[in-house]
Amino acid sequence: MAITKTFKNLDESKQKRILNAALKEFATNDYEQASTNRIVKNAGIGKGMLFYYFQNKKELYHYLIDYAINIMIDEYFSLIDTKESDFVERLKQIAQVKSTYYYNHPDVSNFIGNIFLDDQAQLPEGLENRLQDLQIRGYSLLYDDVDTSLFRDDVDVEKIYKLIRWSIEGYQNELMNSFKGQNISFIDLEPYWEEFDEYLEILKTSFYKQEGEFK
Amino acid sequence: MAITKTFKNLDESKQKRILNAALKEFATNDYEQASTNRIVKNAGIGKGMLFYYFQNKKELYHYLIDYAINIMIDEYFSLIDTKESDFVERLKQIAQVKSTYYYNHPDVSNFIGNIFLDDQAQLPEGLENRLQDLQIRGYSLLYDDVDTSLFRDDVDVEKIYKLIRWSIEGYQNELMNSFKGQNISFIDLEPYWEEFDEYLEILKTSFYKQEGEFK
Amino acid sequence: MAITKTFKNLDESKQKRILNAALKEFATNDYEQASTNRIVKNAGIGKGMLFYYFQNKKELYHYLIDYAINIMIDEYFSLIDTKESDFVERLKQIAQVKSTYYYNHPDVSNFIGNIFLDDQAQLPEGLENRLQDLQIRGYSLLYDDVDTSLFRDDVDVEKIYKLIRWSIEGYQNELMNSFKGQNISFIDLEPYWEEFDEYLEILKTSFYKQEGEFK
Amino acid sequence: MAITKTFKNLDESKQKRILNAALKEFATNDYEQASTNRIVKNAGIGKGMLFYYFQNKKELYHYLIDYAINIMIDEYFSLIDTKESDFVERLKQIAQVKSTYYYNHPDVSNFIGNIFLDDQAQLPEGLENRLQDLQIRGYSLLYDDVDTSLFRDDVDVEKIYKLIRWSIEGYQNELMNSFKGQNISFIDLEPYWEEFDEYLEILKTSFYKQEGEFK
DNA sequence: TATGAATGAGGGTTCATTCAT
DNA sequence: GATGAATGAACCCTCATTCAT
Repeated sequence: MAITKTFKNLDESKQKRILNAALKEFATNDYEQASTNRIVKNAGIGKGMLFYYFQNKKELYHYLIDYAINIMIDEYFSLIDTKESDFVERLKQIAQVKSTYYYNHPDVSNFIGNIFLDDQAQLPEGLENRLQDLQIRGYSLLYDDVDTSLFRDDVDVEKIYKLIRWSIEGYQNELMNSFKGQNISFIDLEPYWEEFDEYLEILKTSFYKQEGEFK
Repeated sequence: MAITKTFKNLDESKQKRILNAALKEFATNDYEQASTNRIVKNAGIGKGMLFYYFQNKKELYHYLIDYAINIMIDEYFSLIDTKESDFVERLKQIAQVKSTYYYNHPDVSNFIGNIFLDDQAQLPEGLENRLQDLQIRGYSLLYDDVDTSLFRDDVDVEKIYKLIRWSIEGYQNELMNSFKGQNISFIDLEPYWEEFDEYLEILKTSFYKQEGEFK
Repeated sequence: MAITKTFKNLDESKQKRILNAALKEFATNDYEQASTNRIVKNAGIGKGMLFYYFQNKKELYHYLIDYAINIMIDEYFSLIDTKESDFVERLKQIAQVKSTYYYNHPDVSNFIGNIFLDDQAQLPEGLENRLQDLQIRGYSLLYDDVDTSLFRDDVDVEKIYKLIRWSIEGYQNELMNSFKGQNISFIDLEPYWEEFDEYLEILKTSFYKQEGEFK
Repeated sequence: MAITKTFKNLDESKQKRILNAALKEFATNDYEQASTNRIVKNAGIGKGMLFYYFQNKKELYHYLIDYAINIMIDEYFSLIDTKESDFVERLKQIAQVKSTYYYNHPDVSNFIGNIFLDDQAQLPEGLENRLQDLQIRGYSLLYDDVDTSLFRDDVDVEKIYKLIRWSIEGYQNELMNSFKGQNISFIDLEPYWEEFDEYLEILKTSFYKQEGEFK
């Protein structure tokens, strides 16, 4: 992205204004629908500047992906503690980090989600690789150094991993869905965290070896 | 929808042609990107007629939602056998019905999926209600007359319900995602059904009372 | 050009309005500079219609070339009498036909001229062929059945052809140039025809066998 | 052009850089298409300076015309030897000078050519006059001190002048046209000079008194 | 002097919607 | 009922020109 030096020379505050406007636009609409007109209006810059900085809509989009990945790494992945070897506990920790990450960067978060939905995206190889790395790194954050001896012996561990992950993602999606339209910063999340814990307990009860079994 | 009487007076075959063309368009593209030009071309009708029947793009969209809900009820929900009281087995049966439903009506299915993704949708109350009813009815098909005695005693049944559902939906989503871009009718689904069964077994093993416990 | 049926179904008068506006625009400016905005304004049609008729600027341009070639053939080439075997007389006749053709269709004439100037044109094969045919046909109108026995014996006939043609074209260009900016229909051309005749006489005197030589 | 003193105070090398960049731009594209962005990039100066030196694109264009005229005089007109009194021979000499001039300054040459093609140019009076002077001076280089006794007696000398000039220009144009797109420095011009000589011989044969006539 | 960021009008093009026929 | 021509706003993008630094 060395091409876009002009943009990187701007006030950081102005960069932020533009990136946020663009991010919100691409988070709310998909690539085609996203309007550069709205972006410049919301960013408070002249019509031509966006294309002075970014050459075209696609390059802006790619720049945003790169930018969003960086944020995701810095403020999400980096904060996950892989020393926790209890899988469910680690997922719990991840959920907490993810929650504050989402709280601080809802547009980034939604934007990243959209990238994967946009079928005919055709990203440049560099970005495609970064996204793949991201996925791989996500998996290691999830699975590396997990203590598999905690799981019950009578079922395939790999499948348990997935079932637990799908369960938790299901819970999160359902929650997000029920929040749709509301401003998340006005919601008291505490009761949901409690409920979440209850689900996690059940997962442990069901998928972990029970103490009694050791007798 | 009383406005649209004119449309309902058409040959059923012509109605179908129009609805299918529109459905495919809205299934493939989202609301803004969907082109009324393509719809009329694929439906083989004049440009003016679409707006004679439907007043505007939005009304057509709403009509389609209604239409798709009907198909979903007739060819999906109606075929689910709620006599099966074993929850996991019922989910398995539902998955099978859903699979042939998707196979027969991929456009309807994708279209319905898109509806929920389109955030700023702002549907009229009538439709919002129908969608909610649909969800409620979906839940009863899932949960009504389920034999809760099969579940282990030490955890909340309601939560088990959800965990099992999320697990299964997670599996399905991951599968669909891996099929993206391929024509599903050319895929041999058999191995996936087997894998699916294995997951179901694990769910039973983990969330059901184990025979040994009765001794 | 079968694609453009929509355009051919218009009132002939409206077609003419549009073609004339476009022709004038492309005659005055080259391809890139030519503004579709000005065309629609001068043609008195809505902004979208031009692209309803022609898909894009390039297709309009190609259509115009085809159209201009037709006019050129019908109102220029077809009117040239190749029975005249005296080369200079034939060129004189051609000049007369060309003059009324230019008088009646100045935009067509200038437009055709521009086509050959536009280097990076990259025309579709069909048009490229038509233009080549035009050139070939132009040459036969010029040279076919010319009585070469009239030319002096001591020089190459082929070269005489060219020298005479270049001479005449030179005269015409210089004339056109001196008329630049004036409306040609307000100019009395008679004296120029007389001057032209004088040049032709000189060409005959110089390039033809002289009667004395036969003695 | 008194306004542009600022420009004339620059390093001569910098002036050259700018003028050459601009010349090439205007030689390759016509006025509207020529991009000031490309000029400043190729000249290696800041965007603002171009407009500091020249006020606007049009003034730069006018300045370039003036500049190109100077080059044309210095490296074309000045090199023509008017002592040669044989008209055809003089034209031959001019053609040779013109050829090396074109070879050394193709941009200047093409640029000057474009000026006359651009219809709606509307040049300031000063330039219009210089161009006219140029033409007049060109004519004297052509016609001054020509030995008219060489021409045949039975036709108007003035008209012979023109016929010969048009013939030669016609040959040159046809040649240039056939070279279009090729890099002229890779072409072996020798055979063309020979052909040119043959044409000149014919012109002499036809328009000059023949030796036999003196007998 | 010198820079290059900023502007806004204009470029070609698409598309939902209307309306004369 | 039915057509498809017509409109105009909005789309992404370019470019000469200005101006704060």
